[in-house]
Amino acid sequence: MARRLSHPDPRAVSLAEVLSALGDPVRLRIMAVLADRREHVRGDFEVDVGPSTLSHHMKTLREAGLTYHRMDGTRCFVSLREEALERFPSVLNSVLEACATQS
Amino acid sequence: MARRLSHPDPRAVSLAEVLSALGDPVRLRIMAVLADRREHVRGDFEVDVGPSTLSHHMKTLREAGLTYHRMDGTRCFVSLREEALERFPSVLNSVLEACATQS
DNA sequence: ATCGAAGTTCGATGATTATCGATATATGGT
DNA sequence: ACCATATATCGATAATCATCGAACTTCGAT
Repeated sequence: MARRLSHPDPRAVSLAEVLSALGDPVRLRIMAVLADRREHVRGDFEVDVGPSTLSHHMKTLREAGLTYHRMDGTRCFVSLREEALERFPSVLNSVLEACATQS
Repeated sequence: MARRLSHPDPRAVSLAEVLSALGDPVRLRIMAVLADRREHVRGDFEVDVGPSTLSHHMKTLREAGLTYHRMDGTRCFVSLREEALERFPSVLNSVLEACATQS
């Protein structure tokens, strides 16, 4: 398992890339869970895809600069990235609100 | 040419579908032009793709419930759909603002 | 009646994507 | 040392997508 996962500079990510990353039901569901601004582990995301597919979606969100992944032991703790919220504040906050209430 | 183009009920479109439709540079550029809330014709969208490709993107936005297409003669007038703005108000308004300023 | 212009649709193609299972790697527990 | 757990990565596959050019349709003008 990779000990350190790469986190891009959110300023290098375009709005289209962010919206594209958010435009998927599985990833929106993940974002809805992360909307409480706390760290979460894999078991918190109730999505019906296999582990490797979930990894793929997590990678997509991470590479869009939206999430921060902290490895601790064999676990991966995931949370929203503050820098991402600062990049497109109103867009991300409204999406979080929308997907948290009625995903 | 199709005389009437179908416009879906925006309430039947999910947030993921909307964000997916918006998650493309060409379509975001179109939305940036439409952000002034006025009707526009094809020539207003300065995108460097062919006519058929532009049609494809227009169709994507229309089927996401985001745009209204009015045929007049051989011309097609496109505008934002009010119902779409009512569906996800804060999301769409913030995206419009973001892409209009720094697409 | 014919022609050109505008825009959609169709068919094809290459690129991207979502998904899975298998494999790999690191960690924690015994 | 060994084994189970958690997750990432790889390889494959099927589906979706962006793009183009060609053909088609409608309309306006000559």
